[in-house]
Amino acid sequence: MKTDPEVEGLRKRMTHIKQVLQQRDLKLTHQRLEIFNEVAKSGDHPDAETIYRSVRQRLPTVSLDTVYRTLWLLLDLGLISTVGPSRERVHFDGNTQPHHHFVCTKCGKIYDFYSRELDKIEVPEAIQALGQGEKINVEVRGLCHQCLKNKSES
Amino acid sequence: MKTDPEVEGLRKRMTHIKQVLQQRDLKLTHQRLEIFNEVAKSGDHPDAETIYRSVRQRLPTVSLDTVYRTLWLLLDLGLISTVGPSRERVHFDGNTQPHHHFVCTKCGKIYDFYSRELDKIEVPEAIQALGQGEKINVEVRGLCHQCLKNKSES
DNA sequence: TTAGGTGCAAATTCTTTGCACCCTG
DNA sequence: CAGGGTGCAAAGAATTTGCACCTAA
Repeated sequence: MKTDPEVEGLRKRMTHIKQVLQQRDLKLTHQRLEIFNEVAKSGDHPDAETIYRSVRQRLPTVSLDTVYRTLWLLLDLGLISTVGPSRERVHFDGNTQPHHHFVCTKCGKIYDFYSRELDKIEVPEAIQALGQGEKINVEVRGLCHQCLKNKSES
Repeated sequence: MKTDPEVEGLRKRMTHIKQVLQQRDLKLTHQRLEIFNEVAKSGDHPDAETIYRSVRQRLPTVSLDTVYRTLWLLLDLGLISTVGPSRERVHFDGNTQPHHHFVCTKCGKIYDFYSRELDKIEVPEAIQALGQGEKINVEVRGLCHQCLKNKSES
């Protein structure tokens, strides 16, 4: 399933992460590169444990906590992202009206917002290959006012 | 901030949950009704602990595990939903290309899909009230093929 | 009456932390 | 060589489970 452009993209991303780490005076360790490589090349959405197991095959001594530390670091650096709310645990939603979410990627807070425009979106055909779509929810990610403020202050 | 239509909606939803529970021969306990009420009326996205604390004010003896059990039950019954992947822990995403997610609400798996159409969506104005939107990701929720199959078999 | 539901406490599972040693720059 | 980064083991959260008692139907 690996196509040339993907491999090429991966190579570029490996160069990119090195630059980013150096710019910030962070060390370019084996572990960091391997962990990033693992997430970047995965077409999946692995959890920490899965990444740990994969990386172990190449670096048999990595520890799970290094995997965690590195993943959060990569997230902070904007090199990878999370699916759904970042860092936080399950959150429940009792709002049954059509609505959408604004997720703050910094503090993890999730705000509802409404949009007639977005409510109109229909389940795309591509979904048929995966299953049966029932609900559509648009997720906008960014920084909430509070976190923007904290950022400018520091 | 509570408007009459909301209160009215909540009343209808309380009637609805009772019907659903009865239809399935599930008991209409105090705890279940209070927990549902708490999630349904919340404009927020509370986690289990928060719901627990609120419910405790009315039912001082509820336990956290009942809250969990009830929330998962309500989820199974389709009376509430979760934000992001259901049940699962943090999942990382190394895919930096614009893409969207199909989340199976049963097994929690998350599949990427692509759509030029959806990539065109712009950050709606409503976001300005909340913060700075950076990325848009459409989330389609439903059942994946595997879970559809398991369901029809049982 | 009688299953299904609950509360308690203990067990799991997931994630983070403190600290001594190691390796990148 | 110096300080950040790692691995280990242990601590801390979050969530689940077993079991005896309770209560809605």
